Amino acid sequence: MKDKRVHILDSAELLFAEKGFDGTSVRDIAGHAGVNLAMISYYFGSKEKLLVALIAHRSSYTHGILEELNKDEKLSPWDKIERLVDLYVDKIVNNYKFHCIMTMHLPTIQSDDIREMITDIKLKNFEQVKRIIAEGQKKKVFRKVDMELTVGCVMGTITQVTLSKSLYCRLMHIDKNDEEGYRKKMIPKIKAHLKELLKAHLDIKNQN
Amino acid sequence: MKDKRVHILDSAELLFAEKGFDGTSVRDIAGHAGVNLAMISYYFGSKEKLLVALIAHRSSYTHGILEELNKDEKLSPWDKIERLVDLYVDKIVNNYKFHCIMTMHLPTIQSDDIREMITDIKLKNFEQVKRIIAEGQKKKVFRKVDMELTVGCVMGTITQVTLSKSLYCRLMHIDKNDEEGYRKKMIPKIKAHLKELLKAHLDIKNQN
DNA sequence: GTTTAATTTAAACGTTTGTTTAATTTTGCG
DNA sequence: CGCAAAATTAAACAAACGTTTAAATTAAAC
Repeated sequence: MKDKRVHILDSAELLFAEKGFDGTSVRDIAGHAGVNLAMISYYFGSKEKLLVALIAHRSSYTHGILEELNKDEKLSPWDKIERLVDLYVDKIVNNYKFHCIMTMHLPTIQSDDIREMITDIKLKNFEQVKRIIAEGQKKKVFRKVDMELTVGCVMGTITQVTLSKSLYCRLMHIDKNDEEGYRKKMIPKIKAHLKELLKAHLDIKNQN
Repeated sequence: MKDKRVHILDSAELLFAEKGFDGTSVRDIAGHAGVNLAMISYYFGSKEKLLVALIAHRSSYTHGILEELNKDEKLSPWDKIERLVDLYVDKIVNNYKFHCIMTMHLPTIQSDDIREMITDIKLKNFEQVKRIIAEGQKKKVFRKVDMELTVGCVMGTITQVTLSKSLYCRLMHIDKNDEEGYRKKMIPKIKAHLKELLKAHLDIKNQN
C-alpha cells in the first residue's frame, strides 16, 4: 500500500509543525500514523530522511505556479502583485503546518544538506518575485524600493500572522480552535492589507 | 559566584536559538557554560524552568521603554513611529538569539504556562504600539489602517530578515559569518525600509 | 501450489536524555 | 580555628531516544 507512506508523511508534518523536529519522536509519528515503529526506517531510512522526503513532497509545485505568473504578458504589474499576494497568502495559510516547519525549524536543523535544500527553494521563489517588481519598475509603474526587504515584508507579514496564530486570534477576537472560521476571516484580511500596503509602497506617484 | 547563573543563561540562550529547546541537551549547556551538569538543576530546578528564567531575564525591560515613548508628549506621531522602528530593529537584531527563541520555539513548547507567559508579554507590547498609531489617527495624521496587521507587518519583516539571516546574506552579498559587518549594513537598511514603508502606508494623504 | 520477494511485526540494541544522589570541596561567619 | 551552609563534583538512575534485527505474515510471480 502506497497509502502508508503518505500517512506517515502527513503525521510527520503535523507533529513536526506542532512540536518541532527534535520534539517529535519516531514513536510519536508511528503512533499517530497507526503504523509500526520500524516502518519509518523501512520506508524512509531514518528520521532525517523522512524530513527530506516531506520537504520534497510538499514543495514541488510552488515554483511552477510562480513561473507561469511571471510569463503571463496579459497581466499588468499591479495585477501580478495582486495575484502574487493571493497566491502566497492562500498557500501559506492553507499549508501553515508545512510553512511552520520550513521557517521555524530550518535554523535548528543540523544537516547542511537539508538547510541548503530549503535555502535553494526559497532563493528560486525569491528571484521570481523580484522579477515581477523589476518589470513594474521598468514600466515606470513602481518606484525604486529595496526589493529584498519588500519581499521580506510580504513573506514576514504572512509568516508572523501564521506563526503567532493564537496571538492574533486573541487580538482579533477569533476563536483559535475554529480552524475554518479563522481562515475565512483571516485570509481576506491579510490579502487586503498586503495589497493596500504594497499599493502605497510601490506606487511611483507616492515618491517622497 | 552569581556569574555562574548568568553563564548558564547565556549558554542556554545561544544553544536554544541555534538548535532549539529540544535539540539542546542539558549536557550541551553545561559543557558550553563550563559548569558541572548538576549545577543546572541546582540553580534552576529543571531544563524547562531554565527556559522560564531565561525569558524572564531577557524580556524585563522592553515594556518600560515602550511606555516611556508612548507618554512623551513632545514627539509627533511620525517621530514616535521613527523611534519605534529604531527601537524594535535595534532590539531584535542585537538580541536576535533571544528573538529566535521567542518566535520560533514558542509554538513547539508544550508547557501552557510558558506559552501563556510569552503571549502576555507580546500582547502588552502590542497594545503600546497600537496606542501610538491610534494617537496619530486621532490627530488626523495617519489614515485608517488595519492596526493588528500593520504591527504584524513591522514585526514580521524584522523577524523574517532575522530568522532567515543566511538567506538574506546571500541575497545582499554580505558575508554571513561577519556578525559585526552584517549588523552595520543590515540595521540601517531595515530601518530605512520600514520607515519608508510606514510613511507610505500610514500617511493620510495617500488615501485610496 | 510452491517459491520468492515485499511487507509487517515485536523485541532488543546501544545511546542519550533529564534528573537525582551522596560525597566532597569551598565559602562565609562567629 | 571550627563549623554550618552553600557550592560543586562524579556517579548513577530510569526513561526515552533512533535504529536494527530476525522472525512472521502477506502479496506477487511462476
